[in-house]
Amino acid sequence: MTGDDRPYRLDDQVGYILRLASQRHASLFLARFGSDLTPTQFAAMARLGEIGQCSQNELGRQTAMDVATIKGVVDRLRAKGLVSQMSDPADKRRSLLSLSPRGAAMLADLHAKGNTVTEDTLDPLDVAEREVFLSLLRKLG
Amino acid sequence: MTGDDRPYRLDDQVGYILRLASQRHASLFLARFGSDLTPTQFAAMARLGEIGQCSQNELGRQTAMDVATIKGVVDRLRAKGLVSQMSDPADKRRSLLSLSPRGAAMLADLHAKGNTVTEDTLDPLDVAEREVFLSLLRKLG
DNA sequence: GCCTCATTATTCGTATACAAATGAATATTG
DNA sequence: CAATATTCATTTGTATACGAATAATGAGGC
Repeated sequence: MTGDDRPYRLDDQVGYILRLASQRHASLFLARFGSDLTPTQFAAMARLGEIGQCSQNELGRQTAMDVATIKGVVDRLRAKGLVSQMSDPADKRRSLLSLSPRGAAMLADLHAKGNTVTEDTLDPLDVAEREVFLSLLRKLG
Repeated sequence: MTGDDRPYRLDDQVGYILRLASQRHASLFLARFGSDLTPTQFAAMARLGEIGQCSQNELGRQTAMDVATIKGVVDRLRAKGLVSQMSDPADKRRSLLSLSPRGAAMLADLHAKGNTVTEDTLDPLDVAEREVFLSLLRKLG
């Protein structure tokens, strides 16, 4: 009797449902932000606004991005003129990143849109459920 | 008084926390499956085991993958000899996919490992919390 | 100072992920 | 049945995402 009679269902796997929720969020994000900024680029800018000037790898750590991933993200943000780079005089390895004036000027609008996307995403839940969900989700982060 | 005094926090955005949880899940998945199979490849195989023979686009829809994404996934599963393809005699556009004998033989083991990854991922939650979390997460999928 | 180790940024390779466009085949509709 | 619309699979381009490797630089121990 080593068999398991319960049918296996992909729909019950947390990884799969997480992917579905992430996809829906990405779709809602795109609807609000258009192709101006991706969720990842948004995260990098928001964090840079929070912590101020820092190195590229540090920004990657603060946004849970691999060194290879954050490089591409920063490259694209610099190409858009939203992030500025200067070399660190105290450490020749580092380049110090900061929001450009244009990037900083966009922050308030980004915050408003970001909050709207979070509300859109949580819309299927009532207020009490949102609290519970975010609390539990945070434990899995 | 149009300003918002509350500080904006990336850590409170559901999209960001979803990404963190997905990252942790991917890491746990990798620990169990090694580089044999990715979560996406696993999902495609599990679903193909559930619904049986179907077209490539149909498998994509059943696993929430874009036509371009499912193509790459199926290509790699075929290269590993886990999925077989034949042309549909009734519709020249379609190619019918099915698990290969080797792929089908792996299913039981995949199910066991898949369940373990789900348990690993939900480990920070107690049994009652898991029920609640999955129920709420499903509403966002 | 010198050796070792850690950190920074970059690069390469692989794998999702999706929008958009294409050609072939099928379905629908007037 | 002929014009239109839809579906299937493929391809291209862009953007994460991460493991692994590398060169340059910095830090610590002796």
